[in-house]
Amino acid sequence: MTSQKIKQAALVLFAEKGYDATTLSEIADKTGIKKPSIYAHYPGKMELFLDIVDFVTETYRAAWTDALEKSIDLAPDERLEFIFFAISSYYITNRTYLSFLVRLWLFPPVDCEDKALLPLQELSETHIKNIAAIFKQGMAEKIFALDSPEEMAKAYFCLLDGYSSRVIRYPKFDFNYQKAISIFCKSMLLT
Amino acid sequence: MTSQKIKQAALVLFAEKGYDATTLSEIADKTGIKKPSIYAHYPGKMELFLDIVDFVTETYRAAWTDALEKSIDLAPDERLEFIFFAISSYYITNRTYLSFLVRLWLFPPVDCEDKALLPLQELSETHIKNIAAIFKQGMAEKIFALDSPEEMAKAYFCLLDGYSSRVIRYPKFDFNYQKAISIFCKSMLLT
DNA sequence: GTCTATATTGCGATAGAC
DNA sequence: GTCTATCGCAATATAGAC
Repeated sequence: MTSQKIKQAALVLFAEKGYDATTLSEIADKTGIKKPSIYAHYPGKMELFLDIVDFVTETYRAAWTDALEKSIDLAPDERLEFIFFAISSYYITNRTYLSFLVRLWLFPPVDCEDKALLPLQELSETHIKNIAAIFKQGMAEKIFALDSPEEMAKAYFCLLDGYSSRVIRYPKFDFNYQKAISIFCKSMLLT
Repeated sequence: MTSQKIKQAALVLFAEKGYDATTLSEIADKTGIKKPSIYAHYPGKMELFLDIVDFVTETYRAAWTDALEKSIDLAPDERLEFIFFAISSYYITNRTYLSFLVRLWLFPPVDCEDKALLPLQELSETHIKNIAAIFKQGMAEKIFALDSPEEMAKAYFCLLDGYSSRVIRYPKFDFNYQKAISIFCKSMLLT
């Protein structure tokens, strides 16, 4: 399907250069067609972009759903580590998706800010509630020291966001930043 | 000085919309002059941008120099916390600079990537060496558990980068993410 | 669905009067 | 140094043949 090839080509370019710096000519070249042919598949550049937003957001949603399901029987501390490893693995193995998502998250195109960002914001809120619930459970089970679960969840995402930034910035990333989450998780344990 | 007013106007627009989406017309409007007048002060859009890169990078360098100097007599654990607070304060009180810097750091304009990024990369390497040295000192003084100072420094920056991302994304940021660094620092202490 | 040709707009940059 | 007027170009998007 040509529309899929267009989408893949555009995704890479949007991730690398951003929405504004990517032209339809480049997308057409990378796809192996001529520029006007794109309009047979998408109404315009923005619609193509928003289609990719949906697609990439879904892969991210799926990674989270998978991580939450697979870790459901683990103890809270182990579960937090498992999820961090799972999501950071998603980042490392899908660098193009990661760049696209972080670009969208921090610096969305000005003329579609609300539209493109809404599903990602909802996703983010769900994740923070899920992580807060795990912290809460850990505190109830007296595995973690008592604290605000919401604050702890935000600190958790602080670390995860930093991880994603460094994956983007350092191509020869050595992945040992995962040490950070180990320290973080262990430090909350009541010993 | 008109060139300073141009620079300030352009800085805000580049930070909010990015290099590609910002036009010289907008910069001129915001400055209160007409578009061609910009060329009396700067050779072109890119030169204006690179001038701002230098300016903002210098404010960031100054914030780090200040934080390092003021904390020189503190114990390693307290010093790491002090520096984190100092730099995160710089982020919070200079959100425009922060957006500009993070945008440049993660997604530089494609046609000036090396030129614009080099000073920031050098700065980043210096900072990581400085932080690693503090970790090393803490280990030598048997305040911290033995570990790789470089790895610990990277984990430290992981947290700091995540902090900056969240300052950008959440305007009503409640600042309690600083809890993260407290946990992080305390967890390394030999108790 | 794909193409060539073209319309149309807005960009960065320049010329030249004041 | 600032302006009006304009150039040259590249961008999104459209028309219409095949």
